[in-house]
Amino acid sequence: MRTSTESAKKPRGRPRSFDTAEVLERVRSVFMEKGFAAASLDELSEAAGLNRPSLYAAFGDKEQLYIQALRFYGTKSVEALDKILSGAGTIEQRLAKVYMAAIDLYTAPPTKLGCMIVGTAAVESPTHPKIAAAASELLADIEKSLERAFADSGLSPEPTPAARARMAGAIMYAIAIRARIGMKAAELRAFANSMVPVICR
Amino acid sequence: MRTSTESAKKPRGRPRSFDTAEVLERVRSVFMEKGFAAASLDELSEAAGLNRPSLYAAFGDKEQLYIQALRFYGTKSVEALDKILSGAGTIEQRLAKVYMAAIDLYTAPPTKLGCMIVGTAAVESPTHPKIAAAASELLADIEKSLERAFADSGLSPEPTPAARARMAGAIMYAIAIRARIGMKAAELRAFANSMVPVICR
DNA sequence: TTAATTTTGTGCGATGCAGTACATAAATAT
DNA sequence: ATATTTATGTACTGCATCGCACAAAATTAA
Repeated sequence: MRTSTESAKKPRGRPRSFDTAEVLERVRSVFMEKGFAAASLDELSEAAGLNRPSLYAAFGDKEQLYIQALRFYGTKSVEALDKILSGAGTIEQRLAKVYMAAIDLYTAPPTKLGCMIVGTAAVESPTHPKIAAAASELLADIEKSLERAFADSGLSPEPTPAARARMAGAIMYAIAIRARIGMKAAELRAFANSMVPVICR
Repeated sequence: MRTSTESAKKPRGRPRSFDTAEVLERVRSVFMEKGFAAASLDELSEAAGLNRPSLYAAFGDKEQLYIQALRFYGTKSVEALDKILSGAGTIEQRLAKVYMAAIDLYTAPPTKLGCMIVGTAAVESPTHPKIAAAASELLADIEKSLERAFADSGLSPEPTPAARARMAGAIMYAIAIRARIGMKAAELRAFANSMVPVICR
C-alpha cells in the first residue's frame, strides 16, 4: 500500500511527476495489446507519459516493468474476484457474475484483449522464468479464491472444492483465450452460463 | 497434398535442397519456444537449415511463415485428434486418451511448451488478424471433431454435443496454458482425468 | 553445348531497439 | 543562500533485426 499519492514524509529530492499506479496501468495496456516481446520501450514510455530513463530508474528493465504491471493487474483482478465471490447470492449466481464481469473486461472495446496472464504471460514463460513464476502465482491465487468460495457454499463435497476451483478456473482461461482470438461476447456469455450449473452440480 | 518429396514432373530449375514439411516442423519448434514476436529470422533460418533469402522465397515473410507453420501443426493435431476419437472404446476412454496424448505433447522435454495455438497465436491475434483467423479456424476444427465424437456416442442429449465439445475444448486449452506456465504433467493428468466424467455425464 | 529457369548464399543497407551518460531542473536540508 | 538529493529530458551508442540485391550454382529445355 505504498503506491504513491499519499506518502508520509517528504522524500528529499525532486518529486516525481507521475503516479506509479497510473503508469503501471498505462504500461499494462500496451503490454496487453502487443505482448511482452513486441512492446517496444518507445511505445511503453510514450504511453506512460515519461521517458525511458525515468522508466528505467523507477521500474528497472523491460522484464521487471512487465512483471510489475502483471502483478498490478493480477492483484486487482484477484481482489475483484474475491469481492464478487464473497458477496451475496447463491454460488451459481456469484460464479455467473464473475464470468460476466470477466467477459466484459476481456471483450472491452476497442480491441478484445482477453486476460494478461493467459494472453501474454504464458508465451514468455519458457524464456522468462520470472514471468512464469509470477503468472503461476497469480493463477494459484485465483484458484485459491475460487476454492474458498466453493468450500463455503454448501455444495456436495463430491467434486472437492479444489476440483471445482480448477474447473472454474479452466473455464475462465478458455474464455480469455477465445476472447483474444476474436469470439464474440454473446457467445462467450452463453458458454459461461452453460458451464455454471455443471461446475456447481 | 503437394508438400514435396513426391512431385510428379521435374520442376525446371535448380532443385530445392530442403523438404517443406521438415522445414515447417523445425520452424514451428522455434516459434513455439520463443513466440512469434521474439523469434528472429536468424534463429528461424538457422533452425530450418536454410538461409533467409531461401526462407523468404519459399514461404514469404515472417507472418506468412508463422501461419504456415501454425496450419501445419494444427492440421496434424486435428488429424491425431480425429484418429483417437474415431477409434475404439467408450467416449470416456477416448476423451481421456486425447487428453493424455495432449499432455504428453505439451509437457515433452526439454521444455514444456504447451500448444502453439493457445500458447503463441493468441498473443499476436490483436495485432495480426491473419494469425487470429488461422487460430480461430483451427480451434473451430478441433471443436467440430469433438462435437462429432459426442454426437455419435450415445450420451444423453441434455448437454448438447456442441456444448460438450466447447467444454472439452476449454479443458484442453486450460491444460495447454498451465503446461506452458509450468504445471507438472502428473497434476495435469489428474485434472484431465477428473474432468472426463464431468464432461461425459 | 548453349540458353533459360529456379535455388542458394554472401553480404548489405536501413531501421528499430534496449539501455545509458550527461546536463538540467526541482525539491529538501543546513 | 548553498549544498545535497532525486527526477527529468536530450542525445547517444552499440547491437540486432528485417528484408532484399546480386552473383554463383544446379538443374532442365532446346
